[in-house]
Amino acid sequence: MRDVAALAGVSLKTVSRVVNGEPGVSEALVSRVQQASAQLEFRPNLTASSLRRTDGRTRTIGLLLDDVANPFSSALHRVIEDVAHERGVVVLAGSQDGDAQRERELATAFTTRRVDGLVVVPSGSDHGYLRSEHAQGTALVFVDRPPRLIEADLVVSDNAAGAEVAVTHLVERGHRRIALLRDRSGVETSQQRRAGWARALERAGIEPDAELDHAELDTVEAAEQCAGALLDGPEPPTAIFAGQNLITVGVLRALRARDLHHAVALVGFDEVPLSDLLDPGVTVVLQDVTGMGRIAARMLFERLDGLDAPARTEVVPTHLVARGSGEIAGPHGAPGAATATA
Amino acid sequence: MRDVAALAGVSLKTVSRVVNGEPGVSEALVSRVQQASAQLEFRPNLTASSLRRTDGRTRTIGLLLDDVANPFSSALHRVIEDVAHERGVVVLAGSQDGDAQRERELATAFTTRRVDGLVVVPSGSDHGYLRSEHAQGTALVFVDRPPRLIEADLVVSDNAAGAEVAVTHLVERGHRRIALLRDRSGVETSQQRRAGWARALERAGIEPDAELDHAELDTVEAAEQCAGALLDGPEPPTAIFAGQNLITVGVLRALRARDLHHAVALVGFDEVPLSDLLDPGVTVVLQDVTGMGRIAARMLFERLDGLDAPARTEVVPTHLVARGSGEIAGPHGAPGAATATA
DNA sequence: GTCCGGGATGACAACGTTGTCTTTGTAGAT
DNA sequence: ATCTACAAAGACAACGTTGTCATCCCGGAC
Repeated sequence: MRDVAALAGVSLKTVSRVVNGEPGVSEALVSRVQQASAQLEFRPNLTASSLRRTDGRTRTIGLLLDDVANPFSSALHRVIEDVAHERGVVVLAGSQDGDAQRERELATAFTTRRVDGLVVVPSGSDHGYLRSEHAQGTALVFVDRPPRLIEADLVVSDNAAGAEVAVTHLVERGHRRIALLRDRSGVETSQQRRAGWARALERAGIEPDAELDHAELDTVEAAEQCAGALLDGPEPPTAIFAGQNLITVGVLRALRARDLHHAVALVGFDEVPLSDLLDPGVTVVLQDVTGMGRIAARMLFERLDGLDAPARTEVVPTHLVARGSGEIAGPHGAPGAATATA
Repeated sequence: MRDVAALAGVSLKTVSRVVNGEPGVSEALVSRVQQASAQLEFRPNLTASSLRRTDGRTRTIGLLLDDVANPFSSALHRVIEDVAHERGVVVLAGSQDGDAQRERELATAFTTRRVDGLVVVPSGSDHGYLRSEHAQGTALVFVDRPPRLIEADLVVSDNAAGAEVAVTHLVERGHRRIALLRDRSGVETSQQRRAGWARALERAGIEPDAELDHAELDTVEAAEQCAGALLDGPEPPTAIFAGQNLITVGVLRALRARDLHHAVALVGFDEVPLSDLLDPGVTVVLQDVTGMGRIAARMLFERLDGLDAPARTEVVPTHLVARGSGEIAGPHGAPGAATATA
């Protein structure tokens, strides 16, 4: 910038004014500065700029995901990037891998770089460490799962309701032994989806069987193995509700390996890529990931625009998409016999 | 930092030394500073630090992808993140969407924030605009496609060889009318894969038919439509080589819609999620995305570690995975009759 | 001719750090 | 007691910008 000023024969401050489009510079100087700036290929240093500016904004936000490569996370990433892009803000992304420590490391790495805001898909169980940043003005929005020990904006799917719809769908098709395969039980969504499963069963007069509730499945392999064990067991379920997309994939593999994919019903929570091309198609409860991301980004930017209100929670509806696997009939009556009593 | 210094009763510089683990501070002071720093929840400001430091490093790199949500890109992103994480470096990621202008905007947004390096999956046709940054020490690695008008490190798949293997695989199974569906012809990989297709045909004594070469397919829908038109046409191909994963998905949809998925052979380039669960499984040429990402990240960090050598190019091998769709026999002879003459 | 107002421009300090150099303090050698 | 050597600590400037305030100049009112 010094060089530009020298070449244009003006002061540093004038160059700064031109670069930032501030008024009060004569046309002659503006064009002289622009020319000098182009000639020297001058690129303003945003880190210096944000250091000096009163608002201290870096025009950068941080995004803490489960895993940038997983479809749910990367879809979220994409929407948030798009909203940010409109505002000239760029996105630092990182994968916490369900590891509370890595989550914290990344959060620290981001705040150390003075991000203006953080969108967090939390994995840990204590987010108090973000409190001081939050208090100091870093915007903060949690997505998919609520934070612990801190009050902040939140966007979630209606997990319990979605799960209840899924399981009711199976009950209505004559299933009673409906297994639940789900994520680590420490994860809020896992608990919520379990609650929806139990509620649907209870409303149908079926006692939720703890033997059919399998948690702590955090990889495709774990899910495949668990589903396999269930299917090979003495009293296999006639239907499976998979509480997360990696688990759905694991169950699919287990079913195919046993040629049971036309015999055992399956409903998954969250989209599975290409699942409409499978035979049968995979019935899933769709989350509106794009909607969630958009809302999260909006909430974040509202805070950055100065909104000062208590923490808000937005619940985004899910909906069931029937594609075949969830419509395989069970042993207890035809479709429509939903209200069969125990 | 000022507050920490005051609380610990030392100078700014001493706090700085402690924070950076520099030697030459007595144990007593180290612990006093650490305590004060913990008490005040002091977080060093990395932007100020990198502004002042001699090397000017921000410990941040930029990643320019086609689309953070697409599996190829996000897999690349993940590996690069992991390598970066080991070195305490975080990753800014952005989607250029095949748009040269957005690519440039993002690159500028990143360099303005003084990233130490850039990993670019290029879309534009002129990367000269990166030259001055590159010359000023920003590390630069291109992935998947070569840059134009600038010399820089590059990692690519052996696109032509992979395509040749794929098409030869089809020829050996008795196919002669093998359609090629590919990406925008301006994209280098698209050209390379076309070259491999043509070469395989020529080596089998088949004249590559320009009518069977369809380019400019940059969405699933475009590919599906193109494949549909071909299959519904007067002289449909007996096999299809899909030159990219989104195109493979489009072709899959077109085949299923016509119930031809057991009749027309298909080999795709690049992995398709869950393709092993389809019936038939989808035969694909696998790219070693993880390998490419790791090499790209390593090259980048070698440059950041001071390597001063001419631009290097690494070619990563691909390999064919037969899963069914590519083994559907064609009209011209049984497997093994690979050397049938024209 | 003097004064005032207001727009254009520049001088200077400051943002939160770190590099460099100086000062201080202590131990050991003479 | 004096000096040297060296480790520990601090003073100060600088990184590349922007906020604040001062200066300059010109036209118009008196």
